[in-house]
Amino acid sequence: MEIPKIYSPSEAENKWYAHWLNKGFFKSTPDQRTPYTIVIPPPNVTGVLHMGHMLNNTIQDVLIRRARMRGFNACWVPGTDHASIATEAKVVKLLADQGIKKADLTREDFLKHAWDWKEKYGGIILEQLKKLGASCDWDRTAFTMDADRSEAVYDVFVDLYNKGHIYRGVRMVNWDPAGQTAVSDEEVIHKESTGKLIYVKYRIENTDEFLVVATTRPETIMGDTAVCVNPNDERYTHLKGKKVIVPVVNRAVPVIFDEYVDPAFGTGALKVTPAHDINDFNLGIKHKLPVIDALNPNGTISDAAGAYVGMDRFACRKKIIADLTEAGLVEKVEEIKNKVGYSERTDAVIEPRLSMQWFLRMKEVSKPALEAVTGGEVKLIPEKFINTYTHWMENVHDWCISRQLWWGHRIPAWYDGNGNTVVCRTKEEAIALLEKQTNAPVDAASVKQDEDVLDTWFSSWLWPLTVFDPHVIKNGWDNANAELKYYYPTNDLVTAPEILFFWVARMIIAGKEYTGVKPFNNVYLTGIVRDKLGRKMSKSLGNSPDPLDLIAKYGADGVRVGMLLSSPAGNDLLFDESYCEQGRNFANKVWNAFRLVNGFEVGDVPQSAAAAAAITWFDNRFNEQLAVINDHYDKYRMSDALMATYKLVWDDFCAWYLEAIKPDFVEGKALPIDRTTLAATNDFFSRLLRVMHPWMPFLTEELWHLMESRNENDCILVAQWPELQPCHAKLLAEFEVCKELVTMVRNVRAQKQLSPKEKLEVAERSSATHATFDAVVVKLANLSAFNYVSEKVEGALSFVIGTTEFYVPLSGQINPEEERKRLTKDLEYNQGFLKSVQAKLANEKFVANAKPEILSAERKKEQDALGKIKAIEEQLVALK
RNA sequence: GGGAGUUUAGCUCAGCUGGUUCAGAGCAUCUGCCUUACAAGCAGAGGGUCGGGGGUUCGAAUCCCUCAACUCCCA
Repeated sequence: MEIPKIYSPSEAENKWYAHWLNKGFFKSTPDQRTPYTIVIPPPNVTGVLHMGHMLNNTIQDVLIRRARMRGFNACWVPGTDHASIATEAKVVKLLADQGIKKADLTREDFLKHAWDWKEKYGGIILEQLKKLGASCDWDRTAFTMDADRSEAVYDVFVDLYNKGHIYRGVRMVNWDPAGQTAVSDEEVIHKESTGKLIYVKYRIENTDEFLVVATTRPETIMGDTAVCVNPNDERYTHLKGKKVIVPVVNRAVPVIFDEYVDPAFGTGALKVTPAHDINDFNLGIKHKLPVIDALNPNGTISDAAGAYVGMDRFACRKKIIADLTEAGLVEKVEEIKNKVGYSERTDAVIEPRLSMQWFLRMKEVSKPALEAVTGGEVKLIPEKFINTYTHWMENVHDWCISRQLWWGHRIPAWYDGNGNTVVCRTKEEAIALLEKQTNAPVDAASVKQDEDVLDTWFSSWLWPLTVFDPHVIKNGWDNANAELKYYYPTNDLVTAPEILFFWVARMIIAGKEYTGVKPFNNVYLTGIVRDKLGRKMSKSLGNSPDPLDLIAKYGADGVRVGMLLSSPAGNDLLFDESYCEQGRNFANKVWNAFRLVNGFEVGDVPQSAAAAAAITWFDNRFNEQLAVINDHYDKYRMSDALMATYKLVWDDFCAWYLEAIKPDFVEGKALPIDRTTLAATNDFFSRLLRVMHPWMPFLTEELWHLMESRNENDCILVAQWPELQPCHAKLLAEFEVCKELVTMVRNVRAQKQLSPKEKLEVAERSSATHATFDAVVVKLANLSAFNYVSEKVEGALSFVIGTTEFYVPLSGQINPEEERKRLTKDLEYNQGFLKSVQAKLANEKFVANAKPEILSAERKKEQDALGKIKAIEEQLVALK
């Protein structure tokens, strides 16, 4: 069978993924094995695969595949998130394109459209994940808004309400005028921007004097109910008890005094608009000011404002500046830099707004979650996030959980129209409860459910629980089903640090609240994928490659390797396509190594000494490196584990081992290989494929089956991770010398421009007669002879490894001047080194304070350096 | 304004409790090779004094102080 020189991945990818699915290899059910569980961070149901998902899910797949090979019952649960705002926005837009306005639809009709949309377009991302090889148990695919998951959400709301953790109240919220909903603090992105600071003149009542107030938001002037100055600000002490006239609306408002005001900012006088700023709101409460809401929910000026009614807030800002200027009420305008909040979902400028919302009191419920992390029960990787986490949890604010949307879990609260509220699952229960509460019959028609839905995170925080047991809230941990008892707590959670609070912290809270058990042992926080210039990848910048294009170009394995070559936990990944190229090249290297091994012709020939030695070495080397790789995995050093694997395969196996055992060519034909060496090589190759499999699932599966014909159930994906055997350090060190010697000889060839085909002779000046790897040296350095001599060899190139001298006789090839230079340089380096070591040893304090092993190491260094210097000096003498 | 973090070869990063020639890796670069597994390759080489300054110590990339630049979080 002719095997092409270049590996083409796409065919293998389709073939093996289908085969794995077909065989049910990704499926997991509880059994007697130890489970290893990961729940996917559910991507938005509207989402399409981007580089962040790519990184995140590759890491999860590597972890889950390795766990599977190590004999754990590996279970990776996939699913999607209903993403209230994002999905609703998408559906609204789609309907608008068809000429349908959301306002013209009933809630039921709208939801029907939304579900249609979800069925048709939702979850594309899960199909895309399959392209990268994700070995999720697809039968477990869950959705945060499917029936089971929804039940749990309602159970939690009712339960937390009954426990007194949930309340409803008027609060200043972050209002998204585009989405027309409240959003949580965490969903507000603050961006630096340049704004105008307008100095507006407020006339002091019954005088011709003015008080100048600086504001960046003149459109809220109509909502002003006071002007505030610092009581220690001497400029304004005369205003005690006075009133000023609010421009535009000509309303008289009091001048109040509060130390909150920074005298250094603007004019030291602050306009107080309790409805439109959180600080003003607090001032308003303190000074009992009235509240005038000058804005409508959609960001236009309200009737209450009494001017500019119906105008958009930003248009109004322009107009009001123009009008005030015309009226001579603007003293000056300054450019200033300030931070403006934007909605994460709609990118609209957030408006602080007073509204009636539902809140979850965080202080008490978050305590166990804080302790879980500070106490090390839940590990954050890297650890630096513990500080961030602690800081947030210690300053946690109540969570605004209501959203003014239709797509989501409708809040299970009911109102009777007379100011009575009950929280329960059904209308029937609500009526019963209301009757009990009011001690009077209740008219069913007047009982209305809350119109709002819950924040999306209010369902995803239950994810690790509800994907296994949707009824655990109702039934309690003691009565949890077998699945949850088996898989929970999950092992590793892989996610972005951006949602440490949105999601991770809240999952720990929910887990602790409802099971008393943490939801996961370890949280691996990935970095953000940025472009080469360090910019965040975004649609608007157009700097994000389509992962599927990359997979088509470099193969899924190539992209997986590329993504993980340089992505330490918690650090951002500056992505460049060249990494994928490196990944692809690696896949091709392995492919070709297979071609070589596969092409060996077997014969009844004796094993060469070089092959026998190389086998001994590589067996040890493999185990040495396997220990290193395992250790990297244990510490979640993914790129290090990958790099160690990469070097073991490319450098050790391909560059040294295979070259050492490769049969010689005689008269243009390869000699046959002996059975022992071939068997050993195949064993090594099989072990290496298994170690590579988590990174390169497709290539390794393809080669696994090309190596030998196997039963269709004998797949590498379910093969066993190689068992760690001890290795002999001394033998490995000896081989390092062998490598150095070979490199030196190759170096001689490069310098003297000798063909690699020309055989050379090497002599070692030592009392030994043989070393383990002599045959390997002869083979790899292409020597005609490797001799041991007791005297120095005249007319030969020489070099020193350790303290041993080596000679390469090269008649007529030696330039004494060049040699002298080279040796002198080497000598100087070693003399300098010796000097520093001797200085150290001459230092009494060093000898007195250093640990004994350090001291003896220094003494050995001294001896080695002396020996080496002696050898070089002799060589210099010989040159004369 | 408060808090956290980063700064090591051209690039991306390792370097654990200070001490094996500890200054490393991969990529890139340079030189020579189409050598019958692989030019998506092979062989060889060069390159940094560890952001600046100060300190502790027999000894600091590693600990402390300070300055600078950048990043993130919170207000």
